[in-house]
Amino acid sequence: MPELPEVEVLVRHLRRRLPGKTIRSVSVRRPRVIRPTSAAQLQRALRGATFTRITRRGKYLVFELARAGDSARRTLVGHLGMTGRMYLLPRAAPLPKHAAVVLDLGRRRFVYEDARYFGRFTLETALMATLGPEPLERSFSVSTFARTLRRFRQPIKVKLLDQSVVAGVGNIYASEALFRARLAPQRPANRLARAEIQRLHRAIQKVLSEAIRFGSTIPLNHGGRKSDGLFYFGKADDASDYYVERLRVYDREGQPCPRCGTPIRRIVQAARGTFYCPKCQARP
DNA sequence: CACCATGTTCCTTG
DNA sequence: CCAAGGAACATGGT
Repeated sequence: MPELPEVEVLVRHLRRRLPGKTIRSVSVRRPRVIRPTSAAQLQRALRGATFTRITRRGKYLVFELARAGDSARRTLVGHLGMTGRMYLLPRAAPLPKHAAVVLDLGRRRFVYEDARYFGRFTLETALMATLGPEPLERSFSVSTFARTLRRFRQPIKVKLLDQSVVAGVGNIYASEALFRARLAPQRPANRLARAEIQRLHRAIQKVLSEAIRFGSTIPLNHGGRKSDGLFYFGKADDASDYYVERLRVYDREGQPCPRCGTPIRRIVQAARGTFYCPKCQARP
């Protein structure tokens, strides 16, 4: 699920529920996800601490905590990897098979589960040091974007996945943004014209903000699932009813382009699937 | 069994 | 030092 929009919706969801809650104990079931923090360090830092502010940076969730009689403020950093989820559960509810870290909050538990354990739940804030600008903020200007893209001759699709170029765009929204901007994914990043970069800049903002709006308006408990604020789990998911017409090209190989009817094509770039319309997104 | 998957990082090569 | 490609990570779905 996890690109910027999904993380943003999750952050907004948790922001209404976590602040004010105090951590009674910490259970680390998969130490790999807290690296390089140790289980003892995490315990020491979090036990007795209360959630205050929750923010997002790229695809990272940033939890700030405070503790009475302790001036040190803690920052907990989360990342969902490919398959991570975070949600609150009643204390009595059974834990999911792949619960990686569980925080005891009293009546409820805050669960980070991750079937593949690619994600993170750690005190290591340096993970975010190399991130590029936030695409929905002013720091992401057309000129910044253009200056960055000049440095690379790799295909533009590949550079959109580079979190140091712009933070938060993943494989789905990279294809979606290029479709909206009508740019071929194979175009070398350093050969885009200024007008094309401008289109892409706008397309990225549009695609991400539309997805946030979409994720904010669909019901969260669809199909009897846990309320975790997430809204992408593949086309076979219960949420697919809400999904029609949302993504224009991603995972639509062979289906007609919504703009011109030409079959959508799938290619592989940097070992990831890319979807595009060969007519609307023709190379110059 | 084979292949694919929403992400990041590390290693190697040039 | 940088760019670029590929493997690795771990598991589940088709």
